Amino acid sequence: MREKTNKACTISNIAEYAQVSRSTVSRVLNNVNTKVPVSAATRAKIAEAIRHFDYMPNANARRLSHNKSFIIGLQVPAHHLSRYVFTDYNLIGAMHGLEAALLPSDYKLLLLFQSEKYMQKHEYLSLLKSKSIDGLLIWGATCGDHYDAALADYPVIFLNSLPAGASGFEWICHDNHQGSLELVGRLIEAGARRFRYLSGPLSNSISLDRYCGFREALAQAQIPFDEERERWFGDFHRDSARALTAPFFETSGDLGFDAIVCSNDMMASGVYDAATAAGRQPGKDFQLAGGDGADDCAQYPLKTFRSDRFALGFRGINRMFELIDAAGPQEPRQEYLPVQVQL
Amino acid sequence: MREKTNKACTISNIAEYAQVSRSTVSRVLNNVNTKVPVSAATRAKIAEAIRHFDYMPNANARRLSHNKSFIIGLQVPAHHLSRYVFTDYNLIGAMHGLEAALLPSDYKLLLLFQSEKYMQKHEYLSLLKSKSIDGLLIWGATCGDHYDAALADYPVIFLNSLPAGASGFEWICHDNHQGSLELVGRLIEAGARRFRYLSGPLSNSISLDRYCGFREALAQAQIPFDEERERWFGDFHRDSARALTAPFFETSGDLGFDAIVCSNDMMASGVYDAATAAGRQPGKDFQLAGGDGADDCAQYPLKTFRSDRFALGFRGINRMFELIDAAGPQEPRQEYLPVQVQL
DNA sequence: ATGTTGACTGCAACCGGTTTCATTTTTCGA
DNA sequence: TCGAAAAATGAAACCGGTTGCAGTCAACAT
Repeated sequence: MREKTNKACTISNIAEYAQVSRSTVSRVLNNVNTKVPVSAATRAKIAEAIRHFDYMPNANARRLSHNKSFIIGLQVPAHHLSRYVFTDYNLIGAMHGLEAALLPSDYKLLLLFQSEKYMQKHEYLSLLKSKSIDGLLIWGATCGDHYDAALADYPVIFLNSLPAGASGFEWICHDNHQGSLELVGRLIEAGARRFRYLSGPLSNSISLDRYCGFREALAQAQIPFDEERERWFGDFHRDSARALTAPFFETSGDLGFDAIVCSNDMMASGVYDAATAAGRQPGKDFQLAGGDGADDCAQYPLKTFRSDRFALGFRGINRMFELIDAAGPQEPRQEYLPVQVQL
Repeated sequence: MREKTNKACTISNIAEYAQVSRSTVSRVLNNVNTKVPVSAATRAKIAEAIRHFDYMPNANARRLSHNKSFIIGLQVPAHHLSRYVFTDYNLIGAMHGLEAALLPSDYKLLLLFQSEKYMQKHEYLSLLKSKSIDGLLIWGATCGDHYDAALADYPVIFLNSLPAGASGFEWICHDNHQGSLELVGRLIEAGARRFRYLSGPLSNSISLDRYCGFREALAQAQIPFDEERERWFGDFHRDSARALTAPFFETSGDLGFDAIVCSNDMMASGVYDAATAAGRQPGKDFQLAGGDGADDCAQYPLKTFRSDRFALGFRGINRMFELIDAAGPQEPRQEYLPVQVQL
């Protein structure tokens, strides 16, 4: 650092230089939202003083008076930092939405990594209680996560997936159940009867919701399904899905199924690779469906339902603003964002 | 939100309940770093009061007294949010380092998106001046970015890549020049003479440094290189590199080169794909080199040099702590992290 | 001329901690 | 047993803003 030009410059310096009171300076600084008028002459004097000192109000003092930090926390699972995270196009898409919604506001985003220690110390609660953050967005909760019920007293929104017992909390998710229900319904209409299901981890509410939608579609058509034998488990990623399903195509005869539904597009694309490598043609030899509408899988001709990730982030921030601005307690709102089936 | 149990609880409540002064409560709360002792009996009374009220000190008040926010900003280019970002294993790796270094500290990470507006308003400066953040890490600067010189007055560190005129700023980068120099030196030792270079955008200091290392290695061996004809440009990604270089393998005769050096592994892997698709064998028919040591390219037998991304993040935070703690001005330190050639 | 209104501004308290300094109490050696 | 040093605590100022309330002053109607 060069010479410290950071001569502490406070509102008092400005007031003195402009020969007005601190209150008046403060009023000018916040002129936007105050009803108290300030004369043009005074405004000019203060503007000049601010220019002279190159003054910038102290954010922490402002935070104290407002009893607000103007910061929203975004908690992400630690594994989202792994190599795979970056493949979390859902998070990335949502981030675009967060960014867009935050831009015109005074708020900033604090990135919180959900480590072991962090959860044990209930740090998410501490941050809220201490007013270190004004609200918390929780991305990618899994049913193994336990959150303190006191969290419901604060502006907190679960995004995209839910922990167990989320009924008392506020959340926004894609309508995975409905998407899966519709999508599978279409497959049935198209003639599919013998299904296989490649599920993501059931600790994830997304897998669960999609699977339930799948089962409901089958039930409506009175198609039986043997969970034990006809459901397989993957990890949301392409490589493992490819490896896992390759053996099922190692036959020249009847495959034993006429449709594979996967928890997401990444896995479906893995299945696609495995099938084509074995000379089978998805869409012809059997139906292949995923979920998400992932750009990374755009080159694969998958049946899927598309979720609007940008909207999730955008809506998350704007709903957060509502919660923060709401003076009193709010009934937790739980919102499903519509998805669009794409064949 | 349910019933607000957030009855504002301050240090005064605790003091009153425990029948001590606010100063004493404050001392107990910060017992770690104070030399003033507090008797065990008093400690116990205060602990009881804290438990009774479920008290948590107000972070914003603390921020004001300390004149510190205990927040470090991390600025990332907006394009890092795009689909590609996810392939920025460098940022992800560094984030692991940031996280690890932050964990034992009091500091948190504020995520700042480098939008058009943000740069124009010099918001990075405002945040520092207003004490909204205590320091700023700038990831992925390009030479087109213009930063205010006043930035040098604050704890600011450029990470991984640099803007034009970075000499007055503090930064930490991998030693891309040296890595490239050594790597290409090895290729020459192995007999390579006719080089092609697949560069990333020159607006990125990483591309530039690596290219310079390459040229230096050639110069040392007195190998000529025709920049106009023998250098190609890509965008750091696999697909474009594959498409770009495929035509060069559309011959059954002499390729016209015996080594291709790329700005990074992702592009090298694209070249690998293009070559093998055309029946050529990298490593045998010609040498193929990249840079980074990317996990995503681990399955490709590339010659490369590996950079320690975790270390970059970890070091970045710890150096940041030094800068923040340093009372006075600091001479900007500019640090190259060693890389390791891998054949 | 006078009362009233509304525009404008300042005083002072407040937000909730931290920290310096002075004071009181205790400990302990001589 | 007494005095000095060490331990423990409290009073009050301070960090740098915001804001309710009261007061000043000019304009305007009567």
